[in-house]
Amino acid sequence: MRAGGGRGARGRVAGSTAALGTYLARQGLKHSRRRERIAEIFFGMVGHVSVEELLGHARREDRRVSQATVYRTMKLLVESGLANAREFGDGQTRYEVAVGRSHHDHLICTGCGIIAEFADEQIEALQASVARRHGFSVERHRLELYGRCSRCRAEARREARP
Amino acid sequence: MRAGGGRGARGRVAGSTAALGTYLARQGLKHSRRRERIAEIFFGMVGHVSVEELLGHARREDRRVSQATVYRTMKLLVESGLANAREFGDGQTRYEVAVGRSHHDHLICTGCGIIAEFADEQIEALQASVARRHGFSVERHRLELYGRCSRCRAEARREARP
DNA sequence: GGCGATAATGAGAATCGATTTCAATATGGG
DNA sequence: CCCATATTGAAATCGATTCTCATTATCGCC
Repeated sequence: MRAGGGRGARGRVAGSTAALGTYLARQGLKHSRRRERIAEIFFGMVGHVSVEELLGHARREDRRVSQATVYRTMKLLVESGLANAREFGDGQTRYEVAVGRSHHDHLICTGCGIIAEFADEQIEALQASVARRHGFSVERHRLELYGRCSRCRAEARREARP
Repeated sequence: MRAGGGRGARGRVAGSTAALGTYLARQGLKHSRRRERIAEIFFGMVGHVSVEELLGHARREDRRVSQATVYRTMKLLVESGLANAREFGDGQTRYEVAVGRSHHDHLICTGCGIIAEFADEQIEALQASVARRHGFSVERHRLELYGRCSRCRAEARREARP
């Protein structure tokens, strides 16, 4: 099973790395080892990754990696559509792998910071209809729900007990 | 009509300024002329105001106003619930008057930057239901629709014509 | 009306994430 | 292998915001 089929982490990493190569070629950019490694590390990560985290991982392999290169690489990945940039109000941009994923929005726990994802067609449809009513055509949107996850609420209940 | 009834800009400014006084007293803070003028100017403005804009207005009256004071005053207004802070992705925080206004979300034109407001109960209800399904209780949310307003779309059509 | 404790202020320094600069290095086509 | 050119690391810079600190304003009290 492990080395098999098409959609494991290895497959995703390989496919996305190849896609990056295509993008670079099309833009007349060169292909570099550093960039490729940073991209591979990113594609192998799950969740919402900050530059700081990514830099940490990259430096575990080679201490000389500069944060500027990580920033530059992430910018390329976003431009090429292989990553999405997100910002959840803590001032840091976070990136998520875009390949093989469909549109979704986020739920962020204000207690522990955990980030959950959801997609709701009805909300999407209502957004489009609201925009239409105001004469707008929507290009993109941003929807984040901030609250308490069940675990944090349970924790709070436990602490409140006398 | 101008000087009349209860809800004109004058009434809003006076009422909100008084509310700020109450808040300051409750917090054991002092009442200062600078702060009061900045707040009055803010309450008299419409739309989504940046610190830069507010500082410009304040300095028209007295060139010595410091931007630190404007930042500090806006922080107080937000804490007291008299202003809401919003951030539409251009890196600058914008403030809107909160008094006499109910919850709403925003539509932002990516062409001219105009900001429209809307409120949609169905979307709100669906958000709560999505959150519940994920075990979250929502404290607040952030919903912004980015797109083209009708004016900008018309402009684009005109320019595209051969 | 003046005192004294303390909050508010302005100016500039500091912060923080992100970007840019620039000299050194790597890449890839010919 | 060479050259033009893209990429890199380190440090400088950016822009919004916050902080520091010495000076000034406010307010309760006499």
